[in-house]
Amino acid sequence: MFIFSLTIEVSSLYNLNMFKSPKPHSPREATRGLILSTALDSFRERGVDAVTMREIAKSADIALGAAYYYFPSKEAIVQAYYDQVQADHLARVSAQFAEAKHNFLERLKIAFHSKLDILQSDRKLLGALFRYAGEPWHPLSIFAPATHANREQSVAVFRLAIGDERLPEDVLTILPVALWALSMGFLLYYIYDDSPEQERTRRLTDGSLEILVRLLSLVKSPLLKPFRRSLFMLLSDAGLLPEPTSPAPQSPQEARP
Amino acid sequence: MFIFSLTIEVSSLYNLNMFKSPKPHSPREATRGLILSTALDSFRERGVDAVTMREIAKSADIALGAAYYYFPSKEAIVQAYYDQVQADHLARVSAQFAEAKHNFLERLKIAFHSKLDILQSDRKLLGALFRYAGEPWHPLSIFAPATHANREQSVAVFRLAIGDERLPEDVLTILPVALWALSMGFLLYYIYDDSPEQERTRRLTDGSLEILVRLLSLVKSPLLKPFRRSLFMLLSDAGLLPEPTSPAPQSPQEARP
DNA sequence: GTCTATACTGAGATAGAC
DNA sequence: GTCTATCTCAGTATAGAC
Repeated sequence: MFIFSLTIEVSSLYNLNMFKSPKPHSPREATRGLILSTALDSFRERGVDAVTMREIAKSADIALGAAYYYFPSKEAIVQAYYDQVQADHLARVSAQFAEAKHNFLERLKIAFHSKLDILQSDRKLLGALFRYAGEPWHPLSIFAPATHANREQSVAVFRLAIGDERLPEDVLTILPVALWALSMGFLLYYIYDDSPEQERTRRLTDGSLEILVRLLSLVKSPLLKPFRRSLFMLLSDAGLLPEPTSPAPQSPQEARP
Repeated sequence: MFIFSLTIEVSSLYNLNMFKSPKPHSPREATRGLILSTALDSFRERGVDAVTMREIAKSADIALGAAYYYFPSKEAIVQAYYDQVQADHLARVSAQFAEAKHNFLERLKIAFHSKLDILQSDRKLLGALFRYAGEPWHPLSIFAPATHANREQSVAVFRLAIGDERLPEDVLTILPVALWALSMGFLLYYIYDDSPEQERTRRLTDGSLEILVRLLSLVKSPLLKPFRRSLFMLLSDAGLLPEPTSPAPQSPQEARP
């Protein structure tokens, strides 16, 4: 329905740089970056809603029109911030994976915790991310087709963490998206977490991943097998899985809004 | 953290009428009701965002200020609608349970489907509900303390569906809130579901509940027991469970924002 | 194509008169 | 409780500089 084509696309055009800015040092990107960074400073200090576009323009020493020239709306600035976060996330995780060998659980923890690290002092900014989650037609909805590329970038990190872990085909199909969804849930919890340094979210993350890995090791047990089968049938019918039979990019569901 | 006191409160003051309007026939309630119903008509027709407060006031033949006298914001109207939905939900479910005896799975299906029934033609209105989910300080956040009573009302329906089903204590503790969370997930799916009559959401609901009930019947199996234990420790540490040791209403966590 | 300056529109929300 | 007038701010428009 709205997520199912993730696997198909990443397998065909897996490109870690596809979200980086095309020309980071052109004057265009400089102005854009200036607007973005000054806006983020204000957002962090006073929250997204309390900051007006006019203030952002003033702080960046440009005219209001210039700000709108680069960002069609204030929310678009937040979205740009999140694109940046995702690029950073992928970079950090790749770097850590290249540095040393890790087992599955460690890789998952790295993937989840590094995202929390990046967002640690920006929890105020995360609220805006979820704002349009329930509005399929909105260009900034985290589930909408419009943000598909974005979501794909986010899921790619979890694919990296799974690596070539030996798991049944059906599990491998759903796991990356499931991990993405899980991380979204943790982010929500993170926003509300007022424990010191958000240690509660850290513990919740670790504990959940430990249970998950233990569960995955049992996935072939005869007790769980029938559940696995029904669950995958269910998710497949719901359109939450990529089509396993036709791995071509032009799957018919792709056309739907 | 933000949900844990649900069980405590409902057990002490279980009152199905606590969300109904105090005086349904006073002139005050009449005006309020008029604003609400004309606003909802417009919302259904054109979506929440496309309808202005001025239009609502005009349709209800009152001044803009009067509309704001009854509802502090446009979102508050949506919230009032949702309160209405929840009262209706509870009423429908109670009625069906009183009418005939049902087994556990049937009761769960009634609880979930009747909510979908109520919202069938109002899926456009649901988006606004999730809008502030990521903003703890917002009065309309579905997770925030400010909407605690609201959430409690919603969870009460699932408590009713569980009834006196024989289940382990720890499962009974978490299940109502877990079902509420699950239903929220289904609502999100529902919003995006463009299948005819949203039959996909119906099938997803049925299938999930069937799997859930099967899983719950296995919950004491030696294979799952250790998972259950770690999971409940984890959720308890995360503050997602009511305090099992001190069932008094003045639990210390209640004081947090 | 990048940016400034200024003005305008529409809508959410509020103040204060009655 | 209700109304009118007003405020603020996001976003658009326009005309032009370079």
